[in-house]
Amino acid sequence: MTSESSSSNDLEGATTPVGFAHHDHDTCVAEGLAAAETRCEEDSLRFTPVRRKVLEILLQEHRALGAYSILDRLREEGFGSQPPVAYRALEFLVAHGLVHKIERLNAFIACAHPGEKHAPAFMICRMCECVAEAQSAPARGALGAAARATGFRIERTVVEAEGVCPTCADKVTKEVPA
Amino acid sequence: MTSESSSSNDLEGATTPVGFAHHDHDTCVAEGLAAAETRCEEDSLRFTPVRRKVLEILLQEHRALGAYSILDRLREEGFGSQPPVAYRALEFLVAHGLVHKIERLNAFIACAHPGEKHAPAFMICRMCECVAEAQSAPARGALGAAARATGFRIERTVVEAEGVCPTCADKVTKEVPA
DNA sequence: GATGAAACGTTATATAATCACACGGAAGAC
DNA sequence: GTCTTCCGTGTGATTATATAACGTTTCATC
Repeated sequence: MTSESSSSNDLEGATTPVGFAHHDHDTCVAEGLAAAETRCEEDSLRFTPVRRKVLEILLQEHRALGAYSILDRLREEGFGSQPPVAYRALEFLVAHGLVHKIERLNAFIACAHPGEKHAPAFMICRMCECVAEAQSAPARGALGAAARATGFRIERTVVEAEGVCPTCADKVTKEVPA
Repeated sequence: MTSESSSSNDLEGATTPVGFAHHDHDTCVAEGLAAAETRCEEDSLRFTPVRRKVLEILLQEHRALGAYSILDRLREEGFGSQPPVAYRALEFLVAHGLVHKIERLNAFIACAHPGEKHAPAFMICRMCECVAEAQSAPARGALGAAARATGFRIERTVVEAEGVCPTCADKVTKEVPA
């Protein structure tokens, strides 16, 4: 599921599926790629064409894309078209914090704060499927307390909120006028 | 993945894969079933044999089981053996809060606090795959603040911590003695 | 240039989830 | 009681998501 290769989900023109707030999208793609490039040079990582393309594809959305949607686009661009091509690139990008996996959707999204150390949290709109990234500090709250109490060592956290984004909430109230 | 039908994961005898703390397991299965029964009567829900069996299967573990592992056991017990049988029962149980889905694992676990209203959080051991349920209040922390700031309406949250449970942590330190 | 490690391309396969349709039994209407 | 309707079940088929395995290429290093 997640978001099919075009069709159905054209909402407001697809150019700016928005991460809730408006922003210069072209810039944010360019910046994302530049940040990734810098990051990879610093750490002697190979930012290969496939990896770069996958990140670029993801930066063009503020929604999560399934691996097979990504794969479709790779194919269009002349890259290998078998699942492992996409999955390997995604594995690399996720491992280095440039992309996050949205477990709830079995899908992937470009990191909004590359470079910064962070425990990301996501807000997923069930209506338009857009996803916004926020910070979380799960280890500070009830979960952290439970972990300390039982002796569980937290290495990684998944925090995903599902609900309705402000844009869709507006739309709904307007659509039921009478 | 998750936990195959026996093999490989026999760890400490499989009778008590533990939810970190020791407890009387038979009792906790019986209580879980009883609680579910009560709950279904109260709400006029049909606690059918398949649904009961699936819950019982899950209560016997403190790990998350994949839908197909559950299906295998249903087959052994003479129930239908096609995926929809398991998925429909799981859908019902999840909808009514008797079972939770662990998104990280694409697997399911019996609720540890049926009846109580709760936003569950999970601690998943990457070594033994056991899962413990805790409470969370994600809307109170950084995530909640971000949601309020942007106008996102949270309806449901997924909070899952991956790490190492105390039992496995002990085991590791002991295995590297010299 | 030779060498070893990491990426890639491809085939095949495993795992997870849903669709569509037929059947049967329980609950409410009469 | 009987009819009707709805819900749950059983089954076959299909769609989605993800990984295994293997040979080849590319790159960094010597």
